[in-house]
Formats: sequence, C-alpha cells, structure tokens
Amino acid sequence: MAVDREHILRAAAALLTRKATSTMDEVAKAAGISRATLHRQFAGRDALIRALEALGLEQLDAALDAARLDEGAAADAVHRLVAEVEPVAGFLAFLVTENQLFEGDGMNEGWNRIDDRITALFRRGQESGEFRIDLSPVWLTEALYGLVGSGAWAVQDGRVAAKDFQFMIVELLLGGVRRSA
Amino acid sequence: MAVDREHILRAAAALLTRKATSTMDEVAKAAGISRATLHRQFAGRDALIRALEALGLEQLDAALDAARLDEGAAADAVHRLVAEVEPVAGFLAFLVTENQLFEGDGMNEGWNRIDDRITALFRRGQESGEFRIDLSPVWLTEALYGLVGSGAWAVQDGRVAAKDFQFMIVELLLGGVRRSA
DNA sequence: CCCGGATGAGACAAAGATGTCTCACTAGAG
DNA sequence: CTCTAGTGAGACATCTTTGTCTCATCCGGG
Repeated sequence: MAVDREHILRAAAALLTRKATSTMDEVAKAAGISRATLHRQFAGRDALIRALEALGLEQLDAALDAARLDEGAAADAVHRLVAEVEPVAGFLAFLVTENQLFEGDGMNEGWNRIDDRITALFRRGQESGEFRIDLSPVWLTEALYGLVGSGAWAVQDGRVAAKDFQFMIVELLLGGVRRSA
Repeated sequence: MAVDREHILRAAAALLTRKATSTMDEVAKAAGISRATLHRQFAGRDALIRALEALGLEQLDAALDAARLDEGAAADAVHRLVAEVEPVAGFLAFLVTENQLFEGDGMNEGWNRIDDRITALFRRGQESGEFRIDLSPVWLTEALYGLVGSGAWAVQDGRVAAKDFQFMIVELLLGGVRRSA
C-alpha cells in the first residue's frame, strides 16, 4: 500500500512544468493521492520542490553520463548532450526558473556540478581547436540552458515541431561555436 | 501632488525583475509610496502586471524602431537589435516568464506584433542569402529571446561581464545563422 | 489664509494555501 | 481470520496576501 514516491515526483514534475504555481492540492490530485498522503511523503511545499530539484539533478547527471561528454569530437558530444537532455528539457526549464527564486539561501551544490561538466565540454572543444575561443565556456553553458528552455517552450506551445528540437538547438549552437563559422 | 505613474511602473519593473514574487506591499515600498496609493493607481496585482506588460511592449517597440530592422544588412540589424534590447533585457525576461502563467486567457496582441517584427528580420536575412534557411524564423526568434534572457541572468548573477552582453549574444546567434557557418 | 484633493498609515474582512489533526476504511501480512 | 500500518476525506487553525475602507495629515491653488 506504500505510495510510490518516485511516481509522485514524476507527476508533480509533469504538472509543475506546465503550471509552476500549482497548489499542493492540485499536485496531489495529479499524482492520484490525497493531500494528506502527499504531506506525509513531503513535509511541505519546499520539501517537495527540493525533492524535485534532487530528481532533476539526478536525471541531468544521468543524461550527462549517457552523453559521454568526454569522448570523441566535442561537437558530437554536444549532439549527444542535447539528445539526452531533450526528455527532461521542460522539467529543466521549470527547475531553472524555480531556482532563481531561491536567491541566496541554500543553492544546491549539484547545479555547480552540472555546470562544470558542461563547461568542461566547451572548454575541451576550444582546446582541441573545434570551437572558437572568443566566447567563454561559462557563457556557452548559460546559452545552452537558454536555448534548451526556449526550445522546450516553443515545442510545448506548438510553435515548432517536437521532431526538430535537437536539430534546431544543435545547429544554432554549434554554428556559433564552430571555429570555421 | 499626483504620483508619477510612470515612476511606479519603473520601480515595480526593477523590483519584480529581481524577485518576481514580490508582494504589493514590497512594490509600494520600492516605489516609495503607500500600498493604498499603489492600489489607487492600479486596481490590483493583475492590473499592475498588465500595465507592466504594456510598458514593456512599448519599450520593446521603441527598441525595435530604434534598431531600424529593415535597413541595411540583416546581420547589422541584428547587432542593432541586441544593442537596443539590452537595457530592457532583464525586464523582458521577467515579462516572458510571467507571460507563461497567463496560459490561454487574454494573451496581449502586442507580443505577436513584436514576434512578427523580429521574425520578419530573420526572414529577410534568409531571403537575401545572408542567413541559412534550414532554421525557421520562428525558432530563431524564440532562440533570441532565450539567449537574451540567459544573458541578462548571467550578467545579473555576475557570471559574465555586462560589457560582453552584446558581443556574446550576437556572436553566438549570428554564428549559427550565418550561411557560411 | 482657507479649502479641496491626494496621500500615508493602519484597521479590517475575505480569500487562498498551507500544515496539522482526527477518524473511518482497506489492503496485506501473519 | 485478525491485526496493523497506511490511506483518503475532511475539519480546523494559521498565515500570507489581497482588496477595501476610514481618518488624520499635508500640500498647493485660489
């Protein structure tokens, strides 16, 4: 009878990605449980958001692992990265927005780890001569987040086709990063 | 003794750009007026947000006018566009985020006008042969929003220098759009 | 100088969300 | 079958924000 904590988080993520201001009651209904049970699993809204953050970081880390960022050409790694991140793009956009609210207090160290891994990829591309060096790896990482977020929203709003997600982002990003540009 | 409505809006924009969940009381304090007076000027929070939206659209329209999007090379127009938009980048990011909450109901027609003007610029660049044609103007417009938003946040968080704002965005965007990429 | 309109401060109720608690019910283990 | 832990439903108080209202005060125009 034990509720599936993972299931609750995924339902909450799906709902909050669409409507970030959903109430605990709405989250509970979306997960198919009562508000009381939701509260038994997560002490409060903050705890739920933190748990979602942990889940998102976990999924991102897994995506980065699957993308094998330190193998082969950096450009190919970017391709794999965007491909692996696509399934969690909407969720990521939600977390990034939500994270901006946590200004100052307890910034989860996990974000720095993700940032570092992606930044390292861009730096590797620069050092290998694949990428131009007049755009900092930190900015490229931020830009990637922005493009992924824009892509996720554009797809969700139906302004662009979902099948073009990877192509659009990778082509635009790499085109600007490629040294031959 | 009449309060400066424009001043209130600018103060509200500056505050809400940093903390989107600020209360009416905080907004009033930031504007240097009482909550009662704030309420006399704007019927409620919704009215305030709508007024901010109108202000933002007005500023964006002015920025687009100043950028003379239909003059000269499309790439140069993009340069001018980013330069003109920079001062309102943070504000724009706030409005775009806030706008996503207004799902469905009264979408302000002004956004479509802005979208159309920028989309037309990219289309012009494609038709003149300056820009590659395998990335849709609609996506490029969305991507520009994403990059501007990322740039604004990165500058605000101190991750990149403010003086690099234009260069970073234009170089990354154009590099991906330039046909020779 | 006097008056009117606007403001600031604060009280007040209403609404929404949250967190806690109780109680009946049910599924599953033993 | 019985017992128990976990669940759903809902009541309840609390907190925050919002929107309204009143009243004293102040500033400027006539």
